[in-house]
Amino acid sequence: MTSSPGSDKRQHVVETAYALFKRAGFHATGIDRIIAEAEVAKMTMYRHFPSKDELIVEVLDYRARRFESQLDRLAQEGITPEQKIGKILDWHERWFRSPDFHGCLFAHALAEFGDPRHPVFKAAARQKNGLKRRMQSILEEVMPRDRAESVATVLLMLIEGATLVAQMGQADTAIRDARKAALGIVAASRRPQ
Amino acid sequence: MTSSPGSDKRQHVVETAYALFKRAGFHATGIDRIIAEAEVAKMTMYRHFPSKDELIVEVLDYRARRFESQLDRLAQEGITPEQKIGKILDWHERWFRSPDFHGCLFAHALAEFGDPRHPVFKAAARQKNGLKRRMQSILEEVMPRDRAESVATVLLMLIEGATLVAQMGQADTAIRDARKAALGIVAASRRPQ
DNA sequence: TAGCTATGAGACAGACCTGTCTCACTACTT
DNA sequence: AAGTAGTGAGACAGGTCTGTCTCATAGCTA
Repeated sequence: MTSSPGSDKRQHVVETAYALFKRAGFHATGIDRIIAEAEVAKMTMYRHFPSKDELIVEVLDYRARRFESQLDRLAQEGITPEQKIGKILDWHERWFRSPDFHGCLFAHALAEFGDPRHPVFKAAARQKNGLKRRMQSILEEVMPRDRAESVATVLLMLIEGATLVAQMGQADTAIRDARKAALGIVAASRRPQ
Repeated sequence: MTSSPGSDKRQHVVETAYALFKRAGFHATGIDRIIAEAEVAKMTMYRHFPSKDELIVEVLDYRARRFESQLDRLAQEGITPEQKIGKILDWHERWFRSPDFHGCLFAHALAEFGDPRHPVFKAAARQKNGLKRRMQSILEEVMPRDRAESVATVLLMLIEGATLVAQMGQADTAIRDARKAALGIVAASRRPQ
């Protein structure tokens, strides 16, 4: 058993592949390009990942885990549901403004792998459902379960739509209007209907 | 000048390519597949379209024109802004429930051609901005310009998000929650703030 | 020292990709 | 009847794709 260099390579391939997929898309990024950028032999990659598709799934799961852990940290900073949702929107605002923002990798995966039975599609859908569940459980503190689910769905749609608008170059408008709408909906749903 | 068979071929290629792009994506659909399905010689295609990218742009523009003309017809059925926006949501509901719904082709184009300078990216962004402008002008009947623009952006984000949620297999939830949120926001924005 | 594991480097196969070219043919126009 | 525009069929080039294979090597462990 090797200790350090063994699994380093694997993770390095995942991170390099992530950067390339993000910029150029999944189909447009070839294995040769990934191993060249990662400075790794082709067999090293294929010994860690049985196929390109499984590498893609690994990349998505890795990014989903990172995303979840970042939101876990942020959730503790907020007290009320409005504050917690606000923190999630803050995170997206920073993301939209980051130097190489290229839209949502998970949404792109859904676009490129349209078959719902495909492992890549499933991995991408997992992330989206995870975000929805997170917001739903935040909302359940102050409203009944079914209403929390509806509101969480709306928030997810707003966030996904805002990400697309931001990708078209209107990040500022997107996040401002999304925040206004999101907080308005949460406030309105708090009151007994 | 040939009258009938000449331009029929061109349009037939566009429609065949559309059906294939929709199912399998742009990069994953090869020229050979398109011409085989359209039962057309390769040179026939390349005499009409200088490259695959330009065919893609043509497909997107064609679908955008169809979309616009359908909404033009629907807009006349509604009287109040709420009714007109409701008609647009009705259209999306039917679309989500249609037999081979595969998500939004324009959103997929943005995903696969991430460079904002790429003609395909521009063509896809045109369609999204067109839908936003349409909703904005509907809203300007009952609210000031800047507020109409904000609300139109929110409606666009809701629609795009709902399309993504629908693509993940929750079409019913998506359209119901999107409609509720959309009409609520329009109603709230009508009142002087 | 011997052995084992992970890796590097690159050839290779087989398929697919976009785009070009040639030649024959049809159908319409003048 | 002659000419012309559009088309069909397919070979072809040059490149890229994924995935497999071999062989050499570096470094750790027993």
